[in-house]
Amino acid sequence: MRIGDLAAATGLSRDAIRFYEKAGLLDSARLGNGYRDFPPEAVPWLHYVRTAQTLGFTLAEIARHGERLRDAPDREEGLTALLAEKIAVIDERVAGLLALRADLAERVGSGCALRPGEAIVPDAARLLR
Amino acid sequence: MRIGDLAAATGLSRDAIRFYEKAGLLDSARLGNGYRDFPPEAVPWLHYVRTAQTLGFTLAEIARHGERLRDAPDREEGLTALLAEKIAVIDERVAGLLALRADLAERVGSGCALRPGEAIVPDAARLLR
DNA sequence: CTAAAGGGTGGAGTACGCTCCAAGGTCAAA
DNA sequence: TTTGACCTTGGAGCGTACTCCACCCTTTAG
Repeated sequence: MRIGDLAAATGLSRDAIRFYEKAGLLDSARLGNGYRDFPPEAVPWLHYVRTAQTLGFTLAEIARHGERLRDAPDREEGLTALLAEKIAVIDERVAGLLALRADLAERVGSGCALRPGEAIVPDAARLLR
Repeated sequence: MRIGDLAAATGLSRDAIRFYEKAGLLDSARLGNGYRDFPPEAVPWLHYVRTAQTLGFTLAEIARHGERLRDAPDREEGLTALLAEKIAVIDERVAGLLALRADLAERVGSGCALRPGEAIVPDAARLLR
C-alpha cells in the first residue's frame, strides 16, 4: 500500500509516517517510480506504535522494541516477553496514579485540604503571579 | 530561601526553577540585591508540580491549576474542586491503562500473541530496517 | 492534452521543557 | 582586599515529535 492509504488506515499524517520511517520505526519497499510501498502489517504495527507512545515510550524505545522482536530467535517468546514488560510498566503507572488519587481524595473528603503543614499547596496565592 | 536552597531542597536545577518562574508556575519576592526569595511553601509546591508532571500534565496545565487556586474566592472550596477534578482525570487515565493492560494480558496469557490476523505485530521483521 | 490528485525530497518552523553559557553584580570568609 | 561561592539576565542550543512548505515528478480521470 502507498503512503496515503497507510495514512488513511492509521489516522496518521503522511509526514508523520515518513518521520517514523526516518526514525527507524518502519521500513518500506519502493515501487519503480520511487513511491513507498508498505506491507499491510504496517497498519497494526503503527497502531501498536501509537499505543506504546501513549504509554510513555519514546519512539527510540519503540524502535528498540521492534529490533528486539526482529532479532528474537523465537518470535513468539520475544513478543510475549515484550508484552509482559509493558504490562509491568502499566502496573507501575497505575499504582502511582492510585497513590496520588488516594492522597488527593483524603484531603478532599476530610475537608482539611488547607490544614496547615499538610496541604499540598499551602499558599498557592503567594507562589503565583 | 534563595534559589540554591530551593534547588537543593527539591532536586531541581536553578535553571529549571527560573524556567518555572518564567512559565508562571512560581512567583518569588526579591531581596534588596535582586536575589529571588522563595517562601518555604515553594518546596512542597514544586514537589506537587513534579508529581503532576509525571502524571502527564503539562506545565501550562499545572500553571492553570495554580491560577484557579489563586483566583478562587473561597480558597478551600477552590482547592477541593481542583483536587476532585484531578481525581477524575486520574480515574480516566487509570481506566485507559487498565483496558490496555487487559488487552495485552489476554494476548500474553493465551499464548496466542501471534495468532494470524490478531497479532499486534504480525511481521515486525518486515517493517524494520 | 491537461488538470487534479497523490508522491518524493530537503529544509525550515513549532511547542515543550529544559540546559548551558557569557557577562556581570553580591557577599562572606580569610 | 581578594577569592570564591552564589546570584542576576539574556540568549543560544538541544532532544522529541512532529508540521508545513516549496519545488518537482507521476499517475489517473476527463
